[in-house]
Amino acid sequence: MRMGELSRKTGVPVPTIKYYVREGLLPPGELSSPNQATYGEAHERRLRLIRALLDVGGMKVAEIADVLAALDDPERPLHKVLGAAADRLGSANIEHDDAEATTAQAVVADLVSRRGWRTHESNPAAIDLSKALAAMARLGHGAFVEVLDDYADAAEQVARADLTYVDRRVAVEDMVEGVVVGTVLGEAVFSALRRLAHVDASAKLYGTEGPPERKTS
Amino acid sequence: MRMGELSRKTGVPVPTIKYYVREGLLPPGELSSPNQATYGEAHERRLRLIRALLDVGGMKVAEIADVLAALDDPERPLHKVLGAAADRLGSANIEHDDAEATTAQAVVADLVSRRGWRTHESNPAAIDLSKALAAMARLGHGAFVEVLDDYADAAEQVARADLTYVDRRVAVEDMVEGVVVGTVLGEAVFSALRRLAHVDASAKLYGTEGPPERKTS
DNA sequence: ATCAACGGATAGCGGCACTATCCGCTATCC
DNA sequence: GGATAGCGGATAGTGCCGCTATCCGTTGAT
Repeated sequence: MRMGELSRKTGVPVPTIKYYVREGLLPPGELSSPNQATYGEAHERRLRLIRALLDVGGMKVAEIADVLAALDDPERPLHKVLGAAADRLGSANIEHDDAEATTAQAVVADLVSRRGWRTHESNPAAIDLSKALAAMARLGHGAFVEVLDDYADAAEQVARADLTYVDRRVAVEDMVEGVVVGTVLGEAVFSALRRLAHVDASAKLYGTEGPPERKTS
Repeated sequence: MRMGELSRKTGVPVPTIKYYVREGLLPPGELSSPNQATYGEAHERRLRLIRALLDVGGMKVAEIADVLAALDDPERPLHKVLGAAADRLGSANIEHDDAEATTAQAVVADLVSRRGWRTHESNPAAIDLSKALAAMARLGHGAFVEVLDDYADAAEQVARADLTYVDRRVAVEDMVEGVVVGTVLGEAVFSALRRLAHVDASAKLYGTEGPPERKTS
């Protein structure tokens, strides 16, 4: 298969494929002549993965390059790959060293120890979590921590489902890719489900007509 | 308060504040002279909200403008505001009219009716959901639908917690803003929690040393 | 023999979130 | 009352990002 056919099969324009190769997302084709290359099914699969991570997962090209490099490196342990995949919602690197930040960090530490989670507070996810909680506190929603355990329960359930799926369904040689897909696209799935459930819960709480009267400020 | 002080209090540079005013995110200050304006606490609060939605929620400036316009319009029913807030993860508008897309739409319709969710399949969230599922199917992870109900359970739990919090904690006049904050920042919170739980579940399944041997392709 | 398609390299584009500069005016300090 | 810092407002520019367009010499299909 040559580039034109690869493009037709995946719907990705030829110049874009070239761009992905340049950026290291897609390995170059195998050269049959000094300037003719052929692409196989692996390229097609990889290309679809790239587009899914980009379009559905909302990842950036550079992040995808990192993840795929980790994916292709058999030396790299799975959690490093996942780290590369998951440390993307960095919520910007804005340092707020105020009271809210300190409180939020304490809340996160407490949560982690209370649930016995085997993780460290230096985990980027923990940092993101405390940043999000601190931002809520600064907006006057510090009381949100009261429902944090409900959130954590749900997160555990999702994580369990995710791991179960990967463990049950995916062959060992594809496990790493399966985890990446599950983590990144699973987030999009859950986000959509949450919004659907939100509509439903709101309807049940306030009746089908929607929420009650508004008397905004 | 004048612009410089607003900038100092919130950490947002003055030209950026001007930019937000231009883009309609922040109402202009009240003019005391033809070219002097004063800003109040509402501006400060609004500015913090903008930064939270931008930095933590990952929303775009134009989306925030929509949401805030809806927020400021007392005529607009809450679900419209939320729609403006939630319809952002549009996962790009790429139309794949293939078998996977059709299957995914059927799966979503089935899920919605099975759970009795009071929503319609034209809901953007439902469309996003089927797009995400279709993308997974194209990547060979069509079996992911087997854990979809676990995801949906968790989503319902989160939605319930969210609504409970808003209903219990937030005064009626701030309800709309509370829902927006809960929806957008809550997503960041849950995402981080999911990643934490993922690490823990992985550790419990595969032992503390991490996942098993890799034998990638 | 012709001619579209190929790979490779380089330059450009459009969108986005700012950022820098300039303007004439004003509040404030001495 | 004169200097100076800051103000609000307008316009243009910056840097990054995900492509996209163009050009080149080569090659495979007809």
